[in-house]
Amino acid sequence: MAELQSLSEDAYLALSHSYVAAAAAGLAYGAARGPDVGRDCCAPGPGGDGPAAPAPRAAPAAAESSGEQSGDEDDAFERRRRRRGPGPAGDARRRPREQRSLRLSINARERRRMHDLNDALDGLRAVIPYAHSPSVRKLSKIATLLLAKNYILMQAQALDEMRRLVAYLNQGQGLAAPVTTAPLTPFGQAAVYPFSAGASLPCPDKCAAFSGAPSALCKHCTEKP
DNA sequence: TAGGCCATCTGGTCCT
DNA sequence: AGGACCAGATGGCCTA
Repeated sequence: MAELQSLSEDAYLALSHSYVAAAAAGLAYGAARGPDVGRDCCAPGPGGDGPAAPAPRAAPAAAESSGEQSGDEDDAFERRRRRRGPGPAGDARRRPREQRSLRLSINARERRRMHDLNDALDGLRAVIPYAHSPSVRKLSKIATLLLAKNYILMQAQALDEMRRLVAYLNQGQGLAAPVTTAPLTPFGQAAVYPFSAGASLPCPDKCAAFSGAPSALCKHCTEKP
């Protein structure tokens, strides 16, 4: 059991360290972009259906269709419409101005939704133990989710081991074990911990074994095939 | 220069 | 009808 525990920790640490190592090599990325580049400048105002200012990174695209109602952007909007061909029947029913206004409103809502999603991801990054540092590139979205999943599984495993230890100690004192003997099954899942499966496998297989996504993080692994 | 990551736009679908 | 959610497309920035 202790072996399993150490394997799980190793796997988790390997995952986070390999990512950090990769990130440290390219710290300019995080430094240049920052965690929230483009957020303040393009967030719509309160109650804002109004068009957002163009974000620095996606300036051309954002300016093209979500920016102010300049003539250039209207032209861009029309170009985009022409490129996509005739719209659905719903488009034909609306007047162009009204249609454009509705589109901008929908775009702003979607932007807000994605910002909320990113805020939640930032919150998740904040509680995942990995090297939080201004000089280290922040975790990608997929890495954040996979790391969080593995961290949860690792914690569940640690808790399970702790319960077994308590039960063992209680037995030693002649007490009935107050702990359930059922294996811990977080969120109703089977008590299968992915860390052990790939402990002796080469990198791609090991990454696949404990991440469930063979290609998502393997590129960050130090054991390149 | 290719590939990774990201933000944004957009149309479709489902729900209230 | 309007909002939330989703997935595809597009284009920019960055790194190896």
